[in-house]
Amino acid sequence: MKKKNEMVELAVETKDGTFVATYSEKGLCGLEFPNGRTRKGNGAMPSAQIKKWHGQTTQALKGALRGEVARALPPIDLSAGTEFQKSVWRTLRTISAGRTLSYGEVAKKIGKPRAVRAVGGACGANPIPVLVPCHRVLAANRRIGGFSGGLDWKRRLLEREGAKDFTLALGA
DNA sequence: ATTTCTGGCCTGA
DNA sequence: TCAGGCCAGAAAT
Repeated sequence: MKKKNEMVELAVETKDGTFVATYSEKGLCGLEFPNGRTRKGNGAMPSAQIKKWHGQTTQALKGALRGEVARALPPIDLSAGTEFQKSVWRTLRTISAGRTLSYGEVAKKIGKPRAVRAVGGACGANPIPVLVPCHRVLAANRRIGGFSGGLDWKRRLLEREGAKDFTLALGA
């Protein structure tokens, strides 16, 4: 932990539930899937800057849940991760909607073809699911692999994006 | 085809 | 240092 930056949490209402976006002074730095507990917006007063970002996040998230490509994204603050993780996350952001890569391919793209498992770890540590498309990374052979936020989410997101080239490796 | 085990690499404790 | 993870590939069933 570095310093106690003024993190601001704001709710994002969607048809799929209430997400919680977290902002630092650099931009969006976290996003949580709906998990029942409706944590209300803390007392902190969001600056005009953050409100603007939140508007973009809200629009982008809703669009993503419908399988659309976001037009505008707020700046994303990935400074919380290690260099390795940041390089992985950067790579994830280059994957366009509806397309998928395998953990092995991501590993190769960042110059560490053997670090496939570490890539998995970085994906799991991704603070901003959906907008940083960790769900577009599949295991080899197009199997769906795992997902911290719940496999159902990963599957749903991929289906809505129209990514048909993956296997539900869970019985099918 | 599916299960098991081994290799390899990054984290957090 | 050590265990473990959203894996991959080979070997064994």
